[in-house]
Amino acid sequence: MARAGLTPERLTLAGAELADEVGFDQVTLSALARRFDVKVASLYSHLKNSQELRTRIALFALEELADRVADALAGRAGKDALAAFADAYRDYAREHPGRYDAARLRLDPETAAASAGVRHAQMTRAILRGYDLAEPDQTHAVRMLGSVFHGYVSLELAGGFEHSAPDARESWAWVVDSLDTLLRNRGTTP
Amino acid sequence: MARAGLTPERLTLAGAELADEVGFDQVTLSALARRFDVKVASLYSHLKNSQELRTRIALFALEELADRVADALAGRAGKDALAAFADAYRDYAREHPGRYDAARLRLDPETAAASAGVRHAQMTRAILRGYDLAEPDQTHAVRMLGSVFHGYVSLELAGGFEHSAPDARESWAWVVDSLDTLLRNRGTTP
DNA sequence: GCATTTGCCTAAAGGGTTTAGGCAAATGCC
DNA sequence: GGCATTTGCCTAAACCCTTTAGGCAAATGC
Repeated sequence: MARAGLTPERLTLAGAELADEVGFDQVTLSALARRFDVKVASLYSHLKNSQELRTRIALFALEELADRVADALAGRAGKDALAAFADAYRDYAREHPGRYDAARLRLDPETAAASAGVRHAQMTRAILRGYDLAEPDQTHAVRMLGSVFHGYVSLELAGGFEHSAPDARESWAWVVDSLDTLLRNRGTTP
Repeated sequence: MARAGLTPERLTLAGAELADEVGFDQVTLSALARRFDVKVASLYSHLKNSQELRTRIALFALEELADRVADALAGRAGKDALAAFADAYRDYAREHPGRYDAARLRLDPETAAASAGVRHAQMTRAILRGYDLAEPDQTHAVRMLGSVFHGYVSLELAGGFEHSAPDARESWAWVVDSLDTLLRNRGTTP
């Protein structure tokens, strides 16, 4: 029989696409095998188990999102950078809801330490350089930004803002503006 | 054979407890049947299917959380109310991580409209009365509060702040303080 | 006390995960 | 090019979760 040319990378990418189509929690080895027109057991030559697939999709999404954010941040600073970061985040979640979900998968500490999650934290701190915060305020601010962005995007994806005015985009702009003001007030620069 | 005395309510409560113990996504009819020492098929006399169980647990958690928040808010206003709301939210999620997850389950519009989710929105708006915001700012603020609280709690539960200083509780206080300042500045009162 | 309803049962089918063992295609070596 | 080894996909089978169908016995109602 002809070989299908499976690799962990191809399976991961297909899994990410599947996640966007049917939801991250519906990504199964069975569905993936169907997509490649292959028997389920064949996937076990390339993946230890279904958990490894999920982890790989999560790492892939973190990487892809970090790349996008890095791109969006290039050459920007201050509020401009904050808004670019926020938009890159929100846009990714809207374009790739399944991958976004995957990026929120809880990873074990070692895996997380080796993931692009580290770059995310670095980029968040880079934005805060424009606001001149001393520790521990800077850490508090990193956590707050992460919370707001993640919280907003996840509520929006869950449909929480769907059937009410104003538009979710307007509230997003208001939130970003508010965070900018807040961070400027918290800064040590007079 | 003796009857086990199953009811939708008892199954829902046991499901909520199970969620806190093993995670909401691990709540299965099989596990629930084992807990009652009953065959799985017997549960179908009380629940349409496993989705109904999940929905019932979600509604139960929303109700329970709303009760707690209402309790915490009684007799408070302004920053005091904001902090009480925030703490009630965070404490519930830490005490009942599985139920908290359940409360985030996406409900269909009619179910959501009849759920305690409505009370949550009302209470959030009640807090904002202390800050005197005009529309559409008030709606933006409702969304921002929901985002921050949900985002922070979900990142904390996911272990995001675990292996770093300062303590997650300190950042929480900082965030609540920041939100208070922010809302006061956005208010129309001079 | 008897008929009806209700609650839990067995049985079975369908789908996802995972392991064991086999055959054929690809690869490497002379 | 021919042969041995490795690799990739296969079949088979076990286990778990969900859901439906049909049966019997306990509880309920008159």
